Amino acid sequence: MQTSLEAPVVTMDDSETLSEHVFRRIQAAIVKGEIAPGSKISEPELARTYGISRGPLREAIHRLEGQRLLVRVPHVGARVVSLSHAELIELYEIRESLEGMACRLAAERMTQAEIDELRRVLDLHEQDAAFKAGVGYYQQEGDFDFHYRIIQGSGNKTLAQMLCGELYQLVRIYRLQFSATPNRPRHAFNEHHRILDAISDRDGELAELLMRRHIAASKRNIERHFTAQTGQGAAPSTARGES
Amino acid sequence: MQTSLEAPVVTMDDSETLSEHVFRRIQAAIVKGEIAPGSKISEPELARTYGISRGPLREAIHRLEGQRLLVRVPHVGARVVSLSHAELIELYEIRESLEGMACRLAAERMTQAEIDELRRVLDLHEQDAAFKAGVGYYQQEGDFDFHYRIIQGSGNKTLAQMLCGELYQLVRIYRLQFSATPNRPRHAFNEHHRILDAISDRDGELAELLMRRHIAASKRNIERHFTAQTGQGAAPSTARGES
DNA sequence: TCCATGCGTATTGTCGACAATCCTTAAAAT
DNA sequence: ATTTTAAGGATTGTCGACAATACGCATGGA
Repeated sequence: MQTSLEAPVVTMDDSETLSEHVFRRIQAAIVKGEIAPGSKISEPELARTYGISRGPLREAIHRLEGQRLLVRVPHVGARVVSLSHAELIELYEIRESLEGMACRLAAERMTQAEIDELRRVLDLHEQDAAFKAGVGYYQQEGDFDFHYRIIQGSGNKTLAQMLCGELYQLVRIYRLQFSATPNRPRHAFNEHHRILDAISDRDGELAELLMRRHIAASKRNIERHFTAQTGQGAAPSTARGES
Repeated sequence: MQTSLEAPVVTMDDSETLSEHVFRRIQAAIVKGEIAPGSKISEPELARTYGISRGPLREAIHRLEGQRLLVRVPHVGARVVSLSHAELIELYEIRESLEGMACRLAAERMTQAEIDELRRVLDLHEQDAAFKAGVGYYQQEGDFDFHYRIIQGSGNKTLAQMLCGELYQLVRIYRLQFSATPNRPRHAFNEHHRILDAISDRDGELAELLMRRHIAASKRNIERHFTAQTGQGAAPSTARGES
């Protein structure tokens, strides 16, 4: 197993298509926030940056568009997707439904070895996060790792592709925006542990319920952060890139 | 409203990008089954067919790849996606979860006018399908129309994009394969009516339950068709295109 | 007879150049 | 002074040509 969150960096396997390469490079750049949501994609600039022609670059852009990470308007250009507050909440509602199901399936189908490893991962993250003095974890990669493994454990490959390969990348773009809620990390830890216990007991029904509540709590956390930030309404990223 | 299933044909709005145009053309061709699942996409051939250069065509192909309608392997080419039996079932499990949620939301949020129109649509389909002597409907566009409207009525735009813009196209590819199960159309009608009643009563919980059962029944129908067809295992489309 | 090797062809990947469209800036008219 | 219009520059869309890789076939050997 050992689905590490990411290969060391974006590595250039030789005899890999340039288009494929820049696709993953840009994808990573967007998800990591190196390219701000809503900012414009300049073809000549990116072509120079990656040292390639515009051909493969455009192919990568179109592929990203198909994945909904870019929004393109003809004859104008492509922009990094910028989710509105409502859309981000919608995303969490979808996660609630889908990951709840994944969690139920995982409780039924994960091997004992996978469960043991998941527990080890959780302990590891707990120690690691203790360093970071309570801040972090929940918004950081560690949280995703936990969810990743459960999704993979569901055995539903189509579901895994949808959640990990598309929805999560959209969510990850905004993970930095909602940092440091006082008690949320500890709560998240507890919730994770209870979910794991339910899985360990092979109690799919409970596992689903707990996962749904866990994500609903995350959703409420974001909602709270947001209403506190900007009174009410408006998009989470008022930053329009380089506008 | 009036979200017709499809614009008359694939129309070429002038001053629309060629890439965009062939994208929709190919998309429609795949969904309609004009290009068989698993068959290879020949760039020169398609370029000649649509009378364009390979540039825009490749961009369209990459966009289709991002939507998971094509599977590309570097230096070899692209093939139309070919879902295995397991993957098709997985798709239905996902639909069960997602459309269940959509149905609950629709029961809570649809306007009375939308509900009335939905009922009219259902009646219309029923009469129309009566012509076709029991066969059809459930596997046909009519079924999708009903589900479309409920999904749109959920008010969750992200969910609507996911279901209508991606999952449904995958499902539609295979809608022809499972034709004419004796009583399934009538059952589907009844289920649709009961779902509509629940929505009309604003009973979200019941609406979700009924929708989940409705899709689960479809899933079982497909499973049954499949095991009857090929004993057990193997992919639904053994047809490998022009291999 | 079957498998390995090499060649030729066809397809895919990449590039640079040209055409079409849009945005910005500046001038001119009301 | 403000709005409208026009020109310039820049960016996107499209094309044809070249390079690199993979597939099919024939030939030679075991």
